[in-house]
Amino acid sequence: MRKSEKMPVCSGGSTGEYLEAIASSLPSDERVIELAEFLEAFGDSSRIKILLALSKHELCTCDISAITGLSVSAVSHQLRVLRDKKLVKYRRAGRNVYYSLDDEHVAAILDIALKHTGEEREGYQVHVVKEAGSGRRR
Amino acid sequence: MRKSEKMPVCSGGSTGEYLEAIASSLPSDERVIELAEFLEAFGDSSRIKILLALSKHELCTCDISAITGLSVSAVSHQLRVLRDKKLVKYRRAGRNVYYSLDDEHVAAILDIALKHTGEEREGYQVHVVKEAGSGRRR
DNA sequence: CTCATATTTGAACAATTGTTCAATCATTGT
DNA sequence: ACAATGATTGAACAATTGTTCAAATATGAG
Repeated sequence: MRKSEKMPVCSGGSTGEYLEAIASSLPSDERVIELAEFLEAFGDSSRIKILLALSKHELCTCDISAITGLSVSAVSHQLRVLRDKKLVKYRRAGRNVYYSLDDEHVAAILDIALKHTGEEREGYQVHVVKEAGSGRRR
Repeated sequence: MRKSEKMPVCSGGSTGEYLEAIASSLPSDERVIELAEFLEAFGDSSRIKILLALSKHELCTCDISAITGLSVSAVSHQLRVLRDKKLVKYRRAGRNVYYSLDDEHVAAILDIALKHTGEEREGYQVHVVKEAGSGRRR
């Protein structure tokens, strides 16, 4: 099934108008891809470590390697990804290249993710399976 | 190079104490992995589309399929990822299963990402290669 | 220039990813 | 019970990922 004119819609779902409205409110495919590529860059332990370190202080490649315990080569490869996806910026100073977070958005996302994964630790949180609109989590 | 006791540190980098301080401020490996797995779930166009749609309204699997133009099976597979990584919650109502964003954090991250990729459109933004602290982007 | 240091790059590899298709499960209505 | 609808699952596949290793590049010092 691939983007046909009229999708078969389940009878139990929301009304067709509703769907139409939501569908047309979505950003363009290019925009969605751009979003996904930006956020994808956060999706790896090595890169998260690098970003968390950079959230504390500007650092050169080799310092990052020392801090994270990753090889210099691995760090450099990941920094290229982070540069390409616009998560970090850099400046050269002599032999060293210093990296820092691109802007406040990157730190903000790290913060939110830290918060999201931090709360609801332990406890057998089962993640809502309740009726109608009464659902109030936690 | 794999997590050895003392890392060789570049002479030009920050002082060793600084590095030590930053290194010990990083979350545990388990925590970092948890963070990465959560954020990784945002890193795909199909999942971004699903999340953006859910940010407007609670929706059942088949509605999401209609809105995004993805096959029901593809949507279901991705919803499982989003459920496992705690980005969405769900409730069953008769034959339908309705999904919604897990909490405000998920929408917040989408918003920030939208903002980050939205600004600095066009123009030949070269991403700062300036000296010292004088750098002011845009 | 040559040497040493810092960083980047490319090829190779195993591992993981997202989709499709077919089969299955779950729920409701008859 | 059966049929119909909505949703999930598993196997298969091409495509992409992150690491390592070796080689290359860039800068500064002698």
